[in-house]
Amino acid sequence: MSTVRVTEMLSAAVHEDPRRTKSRARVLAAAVELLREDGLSGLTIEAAAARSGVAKTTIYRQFADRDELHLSAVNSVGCHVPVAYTVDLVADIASFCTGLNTVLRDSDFGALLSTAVDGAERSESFAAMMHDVGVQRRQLLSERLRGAVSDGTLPHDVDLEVLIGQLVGPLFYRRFISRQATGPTFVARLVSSVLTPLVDPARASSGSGARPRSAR
Amino acid sequence: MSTVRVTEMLSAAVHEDPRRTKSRARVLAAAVELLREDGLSGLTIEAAAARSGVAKTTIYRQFADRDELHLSAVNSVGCHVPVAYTVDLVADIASFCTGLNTVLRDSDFGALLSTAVDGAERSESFAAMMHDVGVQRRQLLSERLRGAVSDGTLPHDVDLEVLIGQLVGPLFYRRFISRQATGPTFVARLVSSVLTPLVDPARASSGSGARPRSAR
DNA sequence: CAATTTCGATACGCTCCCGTAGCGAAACTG
DNA sequence: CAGTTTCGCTACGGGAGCGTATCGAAATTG
Repeated sequence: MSTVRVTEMLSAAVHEDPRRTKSRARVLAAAVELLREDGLSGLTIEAAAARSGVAKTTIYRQFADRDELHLSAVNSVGCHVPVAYTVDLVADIASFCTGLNTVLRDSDFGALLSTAVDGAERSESFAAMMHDVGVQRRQLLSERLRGAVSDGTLPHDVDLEVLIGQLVGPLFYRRFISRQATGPTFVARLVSSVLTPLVDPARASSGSGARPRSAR
Repeated sequence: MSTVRVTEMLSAAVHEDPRRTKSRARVLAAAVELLREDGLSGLTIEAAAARSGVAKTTIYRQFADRDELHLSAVNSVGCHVPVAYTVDLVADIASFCTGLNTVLRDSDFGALLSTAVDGAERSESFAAMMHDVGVQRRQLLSERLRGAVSDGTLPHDVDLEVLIGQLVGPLFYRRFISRQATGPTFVARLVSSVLTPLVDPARASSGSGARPRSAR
């Protein structure tokens, strides 16, 4: 459905004037930089013009207002976290969570997401985009987990929406809300805590060392 | 440690001039309204003055700049989610999560939190406050869970930080990041999924109906 | 009641940013 | 190569908001 919008913005229209494409790319790059450095309040049309070297007039030719530029900028930063397919489900998921965690803390995606949270609260377009990007971002993970259900690694009646929430929710929560650290230890314990009872019910019985004592 | 700041702002100093107290309260109330309605960009000193009826000059007498007003406004909205202490741990936690979920979606706290996420990214004070408020907010839940560990309801080696993350993380995530619904069904399944393997390991073995099929 | 504190109101200069207009130059298209 | 499109540049009027200064009125304190 509204995934069309995303595609539409990433790949230019069929045979667009290269000058148009190039100036847009430069403006978006500058917008991302500005958002990284000074947050939402740092993104102004004039600042983007100065930073990108593209004339203010030209920017207005492609973006209606600041919100649209903001939306496009957030949309332009990708979030690609690979998902491995080995025989070890827990290791694959742990790898994914580690990758996601890194992206949230070190990449443009993580930096711009905080500015989008604010925007989504009062803009229908933003809210829709947040939702779409989320769906897209979780797709690989979702497929991996569905595969695990198919081959019997996970119980057939597991709720994937809940499961995914348990895996990625805490990472986002600690990054943006509670602002707590999430080192490798935390990620490992999280994944283990979520998946161990599912993949090997026997281990959920007592203190087996698979569920350690405390995380930092 | 820095919890001092919170207390300091909520309760007025010893024998403060009542005029000062009253005007501050009115300004903060107006600031909360403005943040609710128009987000961070809606909060300006002049708008707060107009809305509250307090003169702009007076506002500057108590708040250094807009950021400080924003910080105080966010700080002024409480987030009190009660935690029950019955013999049924799962029910108690489910009740808490339901309450938290409601607060996130309907209260001032939920509305202002999104503006704070943005601010915390570039302000040390904001980041510290977010952390402190989080600690304070999770305290009751943490105590309840510690009690459950003490009386043997939960295994002694459970990682409370991870556990709490699994419980509240998904609620925040779906509210602010992925913008997905979290109805009563989702909350119930989440709590069940997290706690069932811990409180009653036997039930984690197969499809017992305690881990339903899909959530909306 | 007298001294102190805080208040409201007004006015001000200043900066930043908006969004539009007009132009000739440069780049692209067919 | 001729026509079209996009560009960069400059300039402009206007609004919003900042942060400060001043000053008389009102409330509080002791």
